[in-house]
Amino acid sequence: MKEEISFFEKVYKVVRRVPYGRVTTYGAVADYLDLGSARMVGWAMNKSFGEDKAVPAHRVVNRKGELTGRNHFSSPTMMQELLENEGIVIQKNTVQQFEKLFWNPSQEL
DNA sequence: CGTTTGACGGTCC
DNA sequence: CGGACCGCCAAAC
Repeated sequence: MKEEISFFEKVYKVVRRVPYGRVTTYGAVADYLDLGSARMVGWAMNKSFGEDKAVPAHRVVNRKGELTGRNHFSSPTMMQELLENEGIVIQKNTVQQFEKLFWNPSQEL
């Protein structure tokens, strides 16, 4: 069998490795996979909804720790509640203690 | 096959 | 602080 691994499939793999209660950024994943563009990660996440395997897209935020992708979820508040459910504090659409919860694939993987 | 799009990032003002 | 602009690159149209 030939598995044509697209760039976003690699993204899924990394994002699924994000530990519970932790978050990562588009830029970090893009840099780890050497995509060269953080936009590719966001695009991959968009497609992730059509994948059989669930991708914790809610654990991926932009470099400021803002929940920029919340608008693409079932509900704009879905992403925040999912993160809060993992013990992450969200305020003004931003992850509090973001630097502390930041999971860097290049560093921890 | 050219153009547009995008859940980003950085810089500039 | 926020709006404007550019770069980045693959997918969608």
